[in-house]
Amino acid sequence: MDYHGNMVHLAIAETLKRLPHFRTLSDDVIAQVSACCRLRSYQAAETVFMEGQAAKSFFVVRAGGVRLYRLSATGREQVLNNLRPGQSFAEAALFNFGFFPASCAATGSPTELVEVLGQPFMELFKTDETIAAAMVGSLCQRLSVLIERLDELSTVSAGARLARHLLKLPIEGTTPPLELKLPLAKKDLAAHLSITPETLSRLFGRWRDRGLMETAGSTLRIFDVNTLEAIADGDGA
Amino acid sequence: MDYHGNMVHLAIAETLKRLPHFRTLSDDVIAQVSACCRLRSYQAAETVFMEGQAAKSFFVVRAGGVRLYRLSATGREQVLNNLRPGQSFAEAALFNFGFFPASCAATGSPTELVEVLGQPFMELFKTDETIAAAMVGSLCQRLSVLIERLDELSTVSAGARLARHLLKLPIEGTTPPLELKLPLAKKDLAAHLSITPETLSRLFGRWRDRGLMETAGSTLRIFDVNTLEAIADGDGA
DNA sequence: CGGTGCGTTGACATTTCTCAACTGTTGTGG
DNA sequence: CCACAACAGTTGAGAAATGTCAACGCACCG
Repeated sequence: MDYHGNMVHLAIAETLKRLPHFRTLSDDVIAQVSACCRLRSYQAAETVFMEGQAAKSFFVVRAGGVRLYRLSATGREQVLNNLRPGQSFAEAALFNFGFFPASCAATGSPTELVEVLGQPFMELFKTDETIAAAMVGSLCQRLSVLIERLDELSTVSAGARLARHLLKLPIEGTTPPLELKLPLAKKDLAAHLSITPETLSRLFGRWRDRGLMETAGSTLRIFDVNTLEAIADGDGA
Repeated sequence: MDYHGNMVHLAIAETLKRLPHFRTLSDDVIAQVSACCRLRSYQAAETVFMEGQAAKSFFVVRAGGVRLYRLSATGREQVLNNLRPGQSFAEAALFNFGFFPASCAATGSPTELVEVLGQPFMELFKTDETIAAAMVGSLCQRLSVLIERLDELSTVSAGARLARHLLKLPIEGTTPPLELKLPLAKKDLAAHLSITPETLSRLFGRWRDRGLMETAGSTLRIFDVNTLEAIADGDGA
């Protein structure tokens, strides 16, 4: 393998190692997987694949982003998912369907994808059982997270969802002015919780007025954890 | 293997073959997997496992049902999921965590579970690559279904969700009195769509008044598919 | 300095839920 | 076979939660 190819595959390995599916694999195996991959570049709005095409690969977003969508009978575009760096997609197409069940276009420019070629990868998959175990493990985990979020979303109020989220965050300090830093911009946090930024802001405002906490930019100081936990359990609003 | 054991393993194979994870496997492989399993019976409310226990197996519901739940710090029980026959659970515990991240209790009586023993199963998993491929495929598929539902839930109105659901159902007839049968009781359909039975009833009522459809028990006759599609696309309410 | 985008706040609209009453059906025990 | 309980489904009235639209301050960046 020439010098250039080596660099490319190192870059690919770098991306793969960050992927939940492969995070637990040894460097050696990662290198083998990298050898099954190609690096591809797209401009914004460029098509990666179309619904119905034969699926011979799956993909990992390295930079930029992609949109998965389907065209309805009436020509309307229904967006299924927007993917960002570090996420993989179309595994199901490769392992299950044999064709892409949706279309895919780049959203950012430049968008760089790692294309994991199905044929050599499946060889490796059959040979090295650690890959299969790692993928099954990571898929199961994502699945349980999603299931939890799904019924949380339909069962639990916005306030309780926010409270639960906060209580999962890493906390600094042990005595009542507990301090924590939001890892996301508030608008992204809102999106994650499936609420509007306005509602998020109002929840914080309400809790601030009640003396429950204090907000300073992206750091919160929590005075009353017990009440917050009660809210997380759906008791108060 | 004695006659009785044989019967049991046939029954187990029966259950496994219906499982999405294993649906695509050959009878031969299914039989091998069955050999890794035991059949277990529980009474309603009986505990299957507790949060934190070492996970040496995963399970498939054969009859009855189970509830997965977690106990919050305050002792409140938070239900994560209710599982019915044909569903598997705790794969993640086995493949990922090594312990159960939630507790599990039977809800029906009698509840029969197939326990897939981790140790022999993992052996098989490493030996026979078709198992790994089948599991990855089925997990990916469930994942994409869930992702779709998740953002549908936060993006799309109750009416649109119902319309989408109806349009996915098998339809009888091709010319405008399109007829379809609801496979679930209306209250279960409502739960599936994360709405209340009342809202469901009102949606049907509204559409009936608009001349869009006709309801007779669990069969619907749809007169205007175009409008229904428009509603599914979020255009009208 | 002006622009752009996040966060906040207010007023208002809307969707959906909750509670309650009523109907119709089904299944059961007398 | 009937009466009655139990439950799914429907309908109405009102309340609550959340979204929408609009305005504004404020920080950051060219």
